[in-house]
Amino acid sequence: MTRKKIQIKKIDKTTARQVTFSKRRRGLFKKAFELSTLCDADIALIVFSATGKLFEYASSSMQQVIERHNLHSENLGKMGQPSLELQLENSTFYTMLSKEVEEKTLELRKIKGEVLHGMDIEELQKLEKVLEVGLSRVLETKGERFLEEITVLERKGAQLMAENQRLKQNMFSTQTHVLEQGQSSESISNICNSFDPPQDNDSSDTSLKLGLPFPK
Amino acid sequence: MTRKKIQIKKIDKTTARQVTFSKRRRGLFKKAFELSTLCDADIALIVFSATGKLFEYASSSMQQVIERHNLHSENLGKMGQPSLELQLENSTFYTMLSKEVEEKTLELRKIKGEVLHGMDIEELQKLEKVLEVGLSRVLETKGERFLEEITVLERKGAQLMAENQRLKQNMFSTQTHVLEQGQSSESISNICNSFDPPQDNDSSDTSLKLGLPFPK
DNA sequence: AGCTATTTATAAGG
DNA sequence: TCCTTATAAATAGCT
Repeated sequence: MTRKKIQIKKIDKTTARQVTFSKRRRGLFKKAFELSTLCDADIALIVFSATGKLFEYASSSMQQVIERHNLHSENLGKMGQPSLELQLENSTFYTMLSKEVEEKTLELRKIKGEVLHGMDIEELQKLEKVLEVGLSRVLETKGERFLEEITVLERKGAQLMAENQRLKQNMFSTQTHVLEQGQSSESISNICNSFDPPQDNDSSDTSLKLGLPFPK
Repeated sequence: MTRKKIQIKKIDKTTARQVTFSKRRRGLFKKAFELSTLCDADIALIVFSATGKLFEYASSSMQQVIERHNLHSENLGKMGQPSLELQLENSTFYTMLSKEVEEKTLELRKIKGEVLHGMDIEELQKLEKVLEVGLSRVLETKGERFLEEITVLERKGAQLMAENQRLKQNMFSTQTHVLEQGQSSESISNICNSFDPPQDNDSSDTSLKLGLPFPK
């Protein structure tokens, strides 16, 4: 409908289908709202995505609209044998859900390469594409996690460094105080060095060079 | 929205409201149909006009969508109480199956790299492993398919080659026969060559060099 | 998640 | 309700 006119049939590419679903779903709900507002209509809209997620809109209340709809459908109102009817409905749903589980299980097994026997080259190439896309996304995300990890470690390192500085300052004050009490400076220096080797405390470069636990 | 932009509020003029209702209702139903078709969504749309007239659309069946909606709403509590136990069993079963569907859907989405945000490095590396294994198996199987395809083509080629040999033999017999009837050999040769260019029929190398339809 | 060239939807009027 | 037309909205294909 825009850069190019499209055919109204199922969109093959998963990602494109999801994008279109998001966009058009929003559009549809907006239109439903506008119609109910402009024309004082009572509207209920229920949308299940291909992944089973529920989206709904009702101008009044969903139950109200559904019940009103059931009235128009007339027959369902009396239920001479409600439990039987209910059970039939339920078994339909069991079937649906079970089928859904079955389908998803098969798809997973295909993706994991466990049941590739019946597949032709075209199917295999689609699968390959899915796997490549998935893998690249996982690798990308993993990279992000590593970076986050590194950032956290660097921050901690900087904090520790600052802490060390403060401790050394305190140590120095203590040392000075003790010296004033007439003790040898050498023994004090040795104690100090056993915690922290000699370095220039004056440097403004307090960033920590870590032995990073992960490759960058 | 066209000759002039309008505010989304109830249209006062009755006739204008009815006209707009007709037009927009059609548009809304069309959009609902398109969404369900393009994105494989399950949709139910119920519209009551201000005058109480019912219009409805469902991509599958209205009752099915409404029931599915009720499941999601988890308001299974109403309906008479013919068999409380049964209902409990049912809802437990629903819950189990639904949870299974949900889990598998999530796993699929993770594998496809669609929902990686909450995952830590360890999870990501497991996922990476699964993807790598799946991908290598798919590639392996694809290789097998290509080989099969090639084998089939080579066999067909060999058959065709043999057929050609036989035809040429027949042709030669005919030619000989005709020659014996006193006709020119030149014209016959030309006919023969139009089907098959000159070559040494004596060669034992009858394997076919195919222009393969797929990259190796 | 944005952008924009196009396609659609549709308000106003007949 | 249908047609036409000018214009507002929606959105497909990209990035």
